Amino acid sequence: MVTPEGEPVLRGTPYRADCPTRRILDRIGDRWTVLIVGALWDGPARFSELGRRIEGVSQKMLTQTLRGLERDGIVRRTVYPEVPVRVEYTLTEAGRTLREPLRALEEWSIAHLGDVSASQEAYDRGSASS
Amino acid sequence: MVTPEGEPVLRGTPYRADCPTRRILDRIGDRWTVLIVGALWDGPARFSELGRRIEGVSQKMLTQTLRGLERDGIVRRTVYPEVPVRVEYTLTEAGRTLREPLRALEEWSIAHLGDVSASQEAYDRGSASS
DNA sequence: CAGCATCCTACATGATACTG
DNA sequence: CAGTATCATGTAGGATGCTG
Repeated sequence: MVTPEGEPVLRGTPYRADCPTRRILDRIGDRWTVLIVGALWDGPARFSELGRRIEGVSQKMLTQTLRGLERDGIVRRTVYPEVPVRVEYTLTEAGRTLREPLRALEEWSIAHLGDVSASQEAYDRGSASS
Repeated sequence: MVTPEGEPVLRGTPYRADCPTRRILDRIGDRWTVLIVGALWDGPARFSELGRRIEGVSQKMLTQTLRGLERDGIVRRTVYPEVPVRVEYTLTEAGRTLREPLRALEEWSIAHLGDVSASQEAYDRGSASS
C-alpha cells in the first residue's frame, strides 16, 4: 500500500518519542525500577528491607520510585497501623506480568554481554590509534 | 548452600545496579536508542534520513547515540567516500536480535497501557482529595 | 519505622554556530 | 552531507536533617 505520493504508508509514521513503549521505558529505564521489581519478585517486603536488599539506593529514590510504581499499578502499598507503623510493598498482578519482558531483556543482555564488551574494546582500540 | 556467616547465598547477592541487564537498560533506556533501532529495522539509512525519520531528535543526540550503538556493536557505520560523503547506518546481526526483547516490551506496553493510565488517574484522584 | 523537605551537584539533552 | 565544538539548562539523583 502506497500513498498518492508513492511513499509507503509505513514511512508516514515517523518514529515518535511518545509511543507506549517509551512510556514504559521511562519507567523501567530509570536506575531503580527494575531492581525493585526484582527484589519484590521473591515476595512482599517492607520499606527498610527493600533498602537493604537493593544495593546503593537512597531513601529518597526508594520512596520516589515506589510511589511511581504504585501510581502505575505495578506495586501495591499496604500500611499496617501498628506501633511503629509497618508498610509492606507487593507486586500487583500487572507487576508480575512485567517479568516476562524483563526476562527477555535479561536473557539478551547475558547472551550478548560478551559481544558488546568485545565490540567496545575493539572500538576503543581503533579510536585510540592516534 | 550457605555462607560461613549462615546467610543463604541468594541473599548474598543483593540487587546490584551493575548487572548486565542494567547495562543494556542504560542503553535502551535513553531517549533515542529504541527509536533508532526501530528506524533502522526497515533497512539501512543515511544520517540525515534517520534525522528525518525520527521525530524531534537533535543532530547532536543522533550522532551521540549512533556512536554509542556503533561502539556496542548494535549498529554498523559505513562511509562511502563520494562527494559529498555518504554515510550509511545498518543494524548488525546483534542489533537485529535486539528486536525480540524490544518487542516483548512493546507488547507489554500496549497490553497494559490502559491499566497503567487508569491506575494513574485513580491514584491522582485519591491524592487530590484534600 | 517510614517517610518528607530542602539543598546541591552532575550529567543528559538541547540550541546554536562552525567545518572537512 | 555529516558531522564537531561550545554553551545553556532541566532534572535525576544524592546528602542531610526533621517528623508522625
